[in-house]
Amino acid sequence: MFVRFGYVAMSTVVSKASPSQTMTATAFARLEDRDAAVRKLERIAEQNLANTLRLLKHNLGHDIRFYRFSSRLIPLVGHEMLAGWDPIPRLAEPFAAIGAFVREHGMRVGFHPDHFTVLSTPRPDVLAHSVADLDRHVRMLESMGLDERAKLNVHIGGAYGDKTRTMERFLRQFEALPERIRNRMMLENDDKTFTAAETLAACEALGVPMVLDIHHHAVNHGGESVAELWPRILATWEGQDVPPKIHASSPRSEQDPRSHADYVHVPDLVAFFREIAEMTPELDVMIEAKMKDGALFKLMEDLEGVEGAEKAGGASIRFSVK
DNA sequence: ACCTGTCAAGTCTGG
DNA sequence: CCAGACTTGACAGGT
Repeated sequence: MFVRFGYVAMSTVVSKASPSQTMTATAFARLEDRDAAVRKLERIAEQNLANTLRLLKHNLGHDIRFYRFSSRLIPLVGHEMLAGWDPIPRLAEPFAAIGAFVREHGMRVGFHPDHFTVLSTPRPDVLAHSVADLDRHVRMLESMGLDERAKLNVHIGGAYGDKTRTMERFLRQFEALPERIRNRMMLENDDKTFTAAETLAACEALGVPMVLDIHHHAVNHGGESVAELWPRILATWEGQDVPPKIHASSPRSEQDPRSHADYVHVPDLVAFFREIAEMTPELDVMIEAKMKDGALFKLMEDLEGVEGAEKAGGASIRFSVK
């Protein structure tokens, strides 16, 4: 099994390279010259995109070819105060530069819209905001010139006291998404509400790939093991031009098992690899640790000497079970 | 330079 | 029914 590792949005290694700089809504509202205030937002967005490209170059330098973009590249976009503002065409050049770099170096990228994007919601206003947010994310990928291998990952959402009815509503609302959005969607099990088995059922019903989060599964499951779900999870990736991907993180502590630790606990990850390696030719693993790329680098060190793991580049390994 | 409190969002819980 | 917790990285304002 060939395993490629990636990380999320920001670097703890490269300083002054945040791709998520912002302005608070109150600070925006305080500015008297609205045009100047909007231009300031666009300048912040340009810096975020410039930092994103810097991080991609940093990634290339370390042979990291799997990366999740920040979902806060454009400050305050979608806020009521900025209705009618369409910054994506104005940022066409930096978006295109990012896309060109990604294509040139064969990188895998995507977004994970914030958990305020909720397709299971019963509230029409929340649904409309959510669909608009997904649309903006897809437009950014389109502006980068990236095809449908670049995807969005979301959770199913809240349960609202009735999982069965909520799931029906989720499926209905998901199916109403425009095709260009639906074709880029992936669904991920969450740590409180919809388990891996439930999320998998939704993925199968919708024909959407499933992102398994092994930490979420550990703290929220219905007794199923990952090993028994994995063949079906793999099947949701058939016909996609990208390998299956998972999220990996470790609990902060026994008292606080849901929070993400600074680094990834290697034995748990390796135990998972052992269970799935023989049926999985390729796997992309998104590291979700507080130390971001710093945790990825430490993981690569910690994997040295692990039985079955053989380094295959700066941020990838070949893993086999004896 | 550093520290503490605040900010955004939607959902859920406690009162 | 409403206030607060949850989560996250960064702003904002103080020293």
